[in-house]
Amino acid sequence: MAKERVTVIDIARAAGVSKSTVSLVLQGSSLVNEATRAKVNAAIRELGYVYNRSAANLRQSKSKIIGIVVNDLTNSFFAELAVGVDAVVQSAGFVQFLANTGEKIERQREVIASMREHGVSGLIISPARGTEASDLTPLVESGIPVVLVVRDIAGAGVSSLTSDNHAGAVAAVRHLIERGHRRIAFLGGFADTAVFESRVRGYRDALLEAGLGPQSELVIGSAPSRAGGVTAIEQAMMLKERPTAALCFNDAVAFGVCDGLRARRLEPGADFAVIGFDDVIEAKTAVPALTTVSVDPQGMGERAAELLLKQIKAGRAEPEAIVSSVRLVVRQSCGAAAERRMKEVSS
Amino acid sequence: MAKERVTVIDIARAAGVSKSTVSLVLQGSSLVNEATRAKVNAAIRELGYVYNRSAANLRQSKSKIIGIVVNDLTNSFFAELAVGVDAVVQSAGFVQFLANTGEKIERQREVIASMREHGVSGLIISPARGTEASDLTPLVESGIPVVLVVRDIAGAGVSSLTSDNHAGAVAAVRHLIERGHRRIAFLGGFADTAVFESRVRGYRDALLEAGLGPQSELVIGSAPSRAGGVTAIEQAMMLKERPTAALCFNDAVAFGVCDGLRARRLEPGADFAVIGFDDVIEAKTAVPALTTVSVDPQGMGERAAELLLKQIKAGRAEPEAIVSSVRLVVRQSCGAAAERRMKEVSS
DNA sequence: CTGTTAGCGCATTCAA
DNA sequence: TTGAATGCGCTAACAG
Repeated sequence: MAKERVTVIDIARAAGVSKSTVSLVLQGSSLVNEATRAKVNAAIRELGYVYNRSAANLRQSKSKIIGIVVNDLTNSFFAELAVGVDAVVQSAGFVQFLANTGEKIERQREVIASMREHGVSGLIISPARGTEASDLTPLVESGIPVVLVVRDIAGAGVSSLTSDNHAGAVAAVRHLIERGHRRIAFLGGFADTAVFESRVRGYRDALLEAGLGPQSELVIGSAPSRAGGVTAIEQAMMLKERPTAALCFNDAVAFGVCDGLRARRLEPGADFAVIGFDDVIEAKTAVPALTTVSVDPQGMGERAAELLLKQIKAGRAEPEAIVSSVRLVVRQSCGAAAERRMKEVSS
Repeated sequence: MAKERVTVIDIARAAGVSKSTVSLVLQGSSLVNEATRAKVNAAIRELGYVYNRSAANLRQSKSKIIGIVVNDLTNSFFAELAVGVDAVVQSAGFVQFLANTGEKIERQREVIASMREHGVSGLIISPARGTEASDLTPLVESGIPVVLVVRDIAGAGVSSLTSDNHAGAVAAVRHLIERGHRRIAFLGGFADTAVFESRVRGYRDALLEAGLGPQSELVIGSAPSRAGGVTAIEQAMMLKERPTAALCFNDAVAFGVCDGLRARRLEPGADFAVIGFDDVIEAKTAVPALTTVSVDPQGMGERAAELLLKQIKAGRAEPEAIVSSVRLVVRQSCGAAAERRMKEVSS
């Protein structure tokens, strides 16, 4: 079965035409007689020909490959992002080359290098934590279009697409205020990240807007994890003036907050309102009675891919910074019928 | 910035050596003088040379690419599987080419074709639902090593790596019997799949082994979803002799069963034992008090990749069918500290 | 519409 | 150890 590789020349011979005719057929050119095309296609099928992209890419010094590198494929947000990218990339006739860095800068360097070696025509990157502008300089100087997603990198000089964390936090806090809450905590997250900063700023702005002052003692950082949520809510409940609601840095924290509330015999959603940014955990597994602020990962992937394709077509476009809007979704409790109604509250 | 592509010849000139010397350096050959190597590497860095894989692949008519095609990247099981594959593939000096089919046969055909065109040296496939042996015939006849994961395809003539569903079900049912349960239901899933069949068979075998007869009325199929779980448990509770425990086709069903129980004021885990095969939903978001039967996706990916690499090295190995063992994990409820103790009950 | 010719960038002989 | 020549399979001119 270890057949010799069959090439255009073989199928040309079999179909009684020349190489270039075959090549034209392969590219779907309209300059070729219908009958000839059929003969060629028959031969292709007959001999089990498979097109050799390496040769084609070499010749044309370009490929139809889009690279996407994500920092944590284990997080289904990024898996869905990749699926979104794939959808548009595919329908544009490109193929996707997906790599996972697992938050490791060194690995990120390797995969980007590998992608360049494979001649990708564009790159979508969700950078690993700690990536600096200088890490991307050689890449952008090579002229390959790049769009950053999820996390922006100042000074990198490329397009980026990020969630509007500030607007999302504002919307969430407004939502709580409308429901009558006055003491609202911000729980979880490490204060040294840009994401944390913009979420807290949105939280503060919404409070100020409602004349509720900056309730600084209610901003309680912690690890952005379920365990972190537990410690944060415990700390919040130690205050003499307890909050009645919390906006959580992410959904993992929110889950932990729910755990902590239940430990105190409080029912999340009923006795205490909990909203979390939906960063980590897939929406479909969310706990009942939890409200999340979330951006649609697939939609984000699609937009990123569209932006990238535009740049690829334009040749050399100016980088655009795009801020994707964050939607606030109120997720109702799963009832006996396991139905889940979602209502969009804010853009 | 639209520099000309720099090639080996450029860096050869810059380093004052010949093309082939550069080529040797690139491949880390030991046949080259240390000083020369340094000069070459300096020139490479200087000129920003990037290796052209297309050219190399063309020349050597082989690539260092491993393809992995999964049926649903949105499902974090498969995302983690891919991460596991990536880990070993990477350390063997290959790069991974990941594609998602979204359970669509047509798309699967396309991505496999695309991978062949790119000259992958091996393929790991989690086939889309409905894939037939004939869909893989051209691929396996081409001599490319293939290993199937998760779902096997009879008659495909390739290696495969699947969970031991039968053993998993047996272990789960034994676990329930040990805890005193006598009426145990099997809930959810469509009866026309091989996976369903082997799980139910394991369930039956374990009941027979304990002298509990084939409780056929307790096998209740449904959609393998959360909603399906709700309807299945409702149907089970209509029986005059109600079950006291259930093994669920998957975790989504198990979640639905928990929903249905709560609607009847029954506490899952306390009033009614629920075990689910952990197919769909990431373990870290599992509901408390739910016991799952799960296989480690990353470990499975690693084993698949090792198997594939072995075949690639061997040139043309006989297909092996490998049955990966399924672990039964008892997951304790998340308490106030959000701790989760896991105990391995069975292999 | 079809055939001919000439490389794309690289790895690999074979000599030197 | 290094340099010169050859061709991997394909596409892009151009000539028929």
